[in-house]
Amino acid sequence: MPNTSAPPERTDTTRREQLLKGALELFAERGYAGTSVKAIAQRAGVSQGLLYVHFDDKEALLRALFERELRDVQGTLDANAAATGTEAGSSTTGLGALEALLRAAFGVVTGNRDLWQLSYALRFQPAVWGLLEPLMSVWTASIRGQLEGVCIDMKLTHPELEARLLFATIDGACQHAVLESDYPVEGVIGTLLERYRQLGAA
Amino acid sequence: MPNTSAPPERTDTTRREQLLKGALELFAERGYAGTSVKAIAQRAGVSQGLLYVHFDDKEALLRALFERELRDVQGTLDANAAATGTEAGSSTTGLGALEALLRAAFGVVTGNRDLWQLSYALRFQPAVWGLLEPLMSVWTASIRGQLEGVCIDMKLTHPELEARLLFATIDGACQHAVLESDYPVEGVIGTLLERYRQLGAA
Amino acid sequence: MPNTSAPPERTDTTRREQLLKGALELFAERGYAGTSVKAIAQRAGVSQGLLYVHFDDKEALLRALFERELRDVQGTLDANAAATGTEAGSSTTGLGALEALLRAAFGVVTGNRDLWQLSYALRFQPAVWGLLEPLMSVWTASIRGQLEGVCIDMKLTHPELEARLLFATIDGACQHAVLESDYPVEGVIGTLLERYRQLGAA
Amino acid sequence: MPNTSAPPERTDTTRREQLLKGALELFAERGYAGTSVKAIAQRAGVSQGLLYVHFDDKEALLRALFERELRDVQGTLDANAAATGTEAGSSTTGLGALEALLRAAFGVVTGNRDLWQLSYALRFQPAVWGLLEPLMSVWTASIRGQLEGVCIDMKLTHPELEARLLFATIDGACQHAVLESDYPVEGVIGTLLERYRQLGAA
DNA sequence: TATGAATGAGAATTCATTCAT
DNA sequence: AATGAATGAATTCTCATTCAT
Repeated sequence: MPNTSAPPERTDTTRREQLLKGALELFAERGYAGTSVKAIAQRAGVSQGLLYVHFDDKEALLRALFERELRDVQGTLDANAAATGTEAGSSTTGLGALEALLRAAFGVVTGNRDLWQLSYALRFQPAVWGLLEPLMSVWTASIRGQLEGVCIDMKLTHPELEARLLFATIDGACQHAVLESDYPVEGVIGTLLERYRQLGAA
Repeated sequence: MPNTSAPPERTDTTRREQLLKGALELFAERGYAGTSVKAIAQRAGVSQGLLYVHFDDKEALLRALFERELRDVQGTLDANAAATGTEAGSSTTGLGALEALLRAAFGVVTGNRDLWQLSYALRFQPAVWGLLEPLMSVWTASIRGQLEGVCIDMKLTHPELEARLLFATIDGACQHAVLESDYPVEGVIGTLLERYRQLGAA
Repeated sequence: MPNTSAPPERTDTTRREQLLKGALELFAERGYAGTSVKAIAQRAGVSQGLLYVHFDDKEALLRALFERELRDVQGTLDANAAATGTEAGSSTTGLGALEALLRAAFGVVTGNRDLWQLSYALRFQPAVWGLLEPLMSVWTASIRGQLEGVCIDMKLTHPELEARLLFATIDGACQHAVLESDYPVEGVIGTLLERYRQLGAA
Repeated sequence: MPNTSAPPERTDTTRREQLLKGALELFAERGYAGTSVKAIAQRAGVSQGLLYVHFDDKEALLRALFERELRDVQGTLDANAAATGTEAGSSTTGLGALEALLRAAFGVVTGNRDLWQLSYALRFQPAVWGLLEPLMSVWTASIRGQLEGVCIDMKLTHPELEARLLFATIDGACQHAVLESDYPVEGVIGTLLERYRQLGAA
């Protein structure tokens, strides 16, 4: 008679995941400092003690959240960079690269709203941001770099200022997309691209 | 046996103001939840108890901060709205209105960096934002309204989307200006206006 | 032209009285320790500081409350004692004295419900009762004394136990009269007297 | 860095019990509001934080005290009611039931002096009594009910008033027994019963 | 007399963390 | 891996009291 009962169902990773999930929800809702370890454990449905089995402390939990996300994101970005070829000898036009970048950014951000909401909040708190900045600067720098490439590619007069302007737009729009769940992402992308297409045409 | 040690030593700025000042600095630095009432009192150089003589609680202190700022800001915005005449029959071109709005926004935001930094952080924390949202929505709505006016004025095809795009740009750029103390505000304004000027010309 | 305006209206005593009144209400409601000086001042509609002009401290306020009441009560009791003549050579029968005593007790207690409510609560708190006990023991002793007189007068077998029993009844009934605003005082008095009248008759 | 000093040292009585015990002693001594959570923890020899592991807050501690007592008491009362049969067809005379009730009441009250002392104090503080009243009214109502039964059984003219009178006597005497440690309980019971025995005889 | 700003101590409660089991 | 009891420090807020005006 074979074993018909379900496998022991390893909760190993599950527990850790539950904790990360609960923590993220709460951090997004109340901020990092505003969230107690007790609340996280409760939301995850486990004991407080268990949290310290899986993470060194509250900060480690926060870092883990971002590390996990950035591992995923880096893949996306690399793929994007490769596909659109922002490096020299790219076959895509600047506009195409811009479009790809926009879609990547919105995709990343709306793909994990809570985390990016948290990130946007933390960005303005120097005391905590120090922890995360090293991780995040990679992603930020990558975007900035790609944007400058696009601007140069489009032969704009002040590529540095143009890149800043584009970055502000993307940053702002991504935030609005996080805050407003039915933000017209496509419409905004279209309008922005149209603006720069006219520019090339003129 | 209280009050036996401290000499009177009348400071010209009122205690209330000292508390508001200290609170703002700390909130900006460590966030609202991350700042203790004790720290605020210490920074202001007064006893913890005094805080509760002047404010009902920590939340009231936070609200007072924003009420004070918005009282000032509302004046600026009204003046701007009136001057540029976003209403029908305005004598200023859409572009002029846009320029005025940009300058007003950057002016307000860089005029009280700490507060706006705090506001940007709090915006992403629903739990706390609920306290401030009623106050802030006035200011946000005013800007959005003016932007739509500008877009209509410029006869853009999708004024609603265009306004969103502009709002994202301004929002993002203001944040960058708060974070980066030597942000090239003028350069960015110039570049943005140039972009829309070409548009009219085309 | 004579002075037609109202006289300056000395608030001297009034303020003190307001404070005593407010304090009594609150003490009765929340207990002595559970009532803050701030709450008393607020209820009286004056500043906290003023309280310390009229009273040394919170304890003094409590004492003043009882001193005032006991001054009035002592008069009542003395009058009663004199009238019914519980001293040797009294012309009133024991039963008459008992009736007078009952009426006096209920009268005193229902005449200042809040204070007696407070007193009943404090009686069971050794820590605070120490303050009041000296004042109150006079009144208690007087009643006990009169009761023993009555019992001796009625030639009961164990006057000491009988007096205790009567005291328990009166004490309990007075408390119930304080707690229950429409307590049938007259009915209870009547029933009690009837009980002892039958005793004499038997 | 918590928990580095205290050795395990398993006490046979649970920590929860220690806390209840300490709290009761202090509440009786200084009143509910007059007792600090710190003092309770100290008396129980545990940290302040532990109190909140076992009880939601100070109020919950107070309630737990009375719940525990009333669970015990209810048994006693039920047994008494059953034994003396205050229901129709009882074999015990009204006087026997009264005696049983008296002994039960004194027994309960002197069996947990501190708690009943506290209860007597709290009864006169509406603000706190609200918490306990729901629990206590059961016990009070039961006694009142039994007393009315007794009075009806004895065919007294005004059973309602007679029951009130008896209740006042018992209530008062129980209080005196709590306050005065060598109160002549037996003597008072005897005297009271004698009073009502004569009544039946007359 | 009357106020209100001011204070230091103390109130209740929560916190992040540890550890024996 | 998982719990829950336990802690000491910290948190927000209240307290009774003082004092210059």
